[in-house]
Amino acid sequence: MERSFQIKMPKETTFDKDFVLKQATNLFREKGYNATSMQDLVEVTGLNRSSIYNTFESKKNLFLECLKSYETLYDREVLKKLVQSNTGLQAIKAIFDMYLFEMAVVKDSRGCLIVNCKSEMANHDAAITNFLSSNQQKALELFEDLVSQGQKDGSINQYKSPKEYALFVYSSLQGFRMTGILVSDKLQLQSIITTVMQTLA
Amino acid sequence: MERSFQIKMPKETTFDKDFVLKQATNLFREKGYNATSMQDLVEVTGLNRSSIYNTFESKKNLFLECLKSYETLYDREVLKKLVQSNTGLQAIKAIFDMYLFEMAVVKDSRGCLIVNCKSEMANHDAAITNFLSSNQQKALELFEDLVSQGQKDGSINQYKSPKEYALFVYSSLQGFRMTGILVSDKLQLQSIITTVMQTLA
DNA sequence: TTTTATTTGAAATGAACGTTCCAAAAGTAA
DNA sequence: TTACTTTTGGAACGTTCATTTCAAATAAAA
Repeated sequence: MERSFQIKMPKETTFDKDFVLKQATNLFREKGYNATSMQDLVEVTGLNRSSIYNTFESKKNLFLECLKSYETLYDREVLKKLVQSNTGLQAIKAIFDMYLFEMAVVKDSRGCLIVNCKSEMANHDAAITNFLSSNQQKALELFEDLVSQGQKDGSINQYKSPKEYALFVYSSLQGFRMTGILVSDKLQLQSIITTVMQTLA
Repeated sequence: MERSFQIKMPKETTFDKDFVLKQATNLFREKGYNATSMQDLVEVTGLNRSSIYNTFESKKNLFLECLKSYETLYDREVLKKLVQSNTGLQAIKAIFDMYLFEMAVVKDSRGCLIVNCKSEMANHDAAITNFLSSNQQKALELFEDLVSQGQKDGSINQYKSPKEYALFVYSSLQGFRMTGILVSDKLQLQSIITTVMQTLA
């Protein structure tokens, strides 16, 4: 039996990449991209510098992976809410309520990693801007579908088109996330949600 | 005539402090606080490092002064809009339209210095957080007054209290400023404004 | 003109930055 | 065990950071 290459398996990585991403994401959410140093990341992940560079190439790439996994995590949560919702309006409210829980119950005042990233880095780095644009487009498409469905099932009014309401909801959600950085009072935050819902109902 | 101190006047500063603040503000808006270096500030202001430290104490203090002058600048603009408005609702719309102009006509996609600062630095530095809290309180008070007036003059509905609508407007405005970072299409941005107004009307 | 107080220019400071390097350690297959 | 390939630890890289230092320049008052 001839073999061109004798492949011998190397030492395998032992750390949990998901755990590392989770720890890094937490730090990036708290301090933002620029204020987080590689030393911070070494300490919070428990990995050696070499291992981080071996696995993620660069700080910016690690950040991008954090953004992607963060997006995926919330996508999955949103999906759960959707299947539990009976109307388009309920689905949209469930998404806001999900963030309300984080802000008012978990008392997480770090805002949204993606919104914060947009504020800090949009229109500076190409890869980041691509991620942000694609994330925005996906959000708008989701909201457009939900508004469309809501207008069919009667839970959302017909004053504006699904596209227009989708942008309004998207904009409102960003404002909601920003507001949660300095306001953690549940009643106040709930009031914002009901006002947005009142607009659509 | 006896004098305890013989006061001899020193060399006076020649640069225009307002110009320096304007240039620094522009840079901070574009790059954020952490990504702006002292070297960048030296280059954009034309001042020597020593002069900057002499005048502003530190980078953080210069940034705080930029925040304050930025706040004052927009306060003055808002005041102009208020005297031109006949109703509470019109006044609120005029404020949104002011930002719309910046985003869609001037094509400024850098977002709001204060919103960006909140995203980047809230709950990290005491002086910054104080500024942000006070700015938020002032904004909420202004919107509460305008909603109150609008409910009196009939331009704003009575479904919610001035306090509740004020928070909604404040949250919406932050979302609007965030949205403007990646959306500069005038019609789309206008649609967000009309939807917010539709809620209040 | 001299005195005085301040600004200014330019270099220097030490710490921290992201990244690289390389020998040692380690795991797998032969 | 040996051969091989990758990970790992830790030091080192050169750069940039915010800030300091200090002598020279400057302008107003005496």
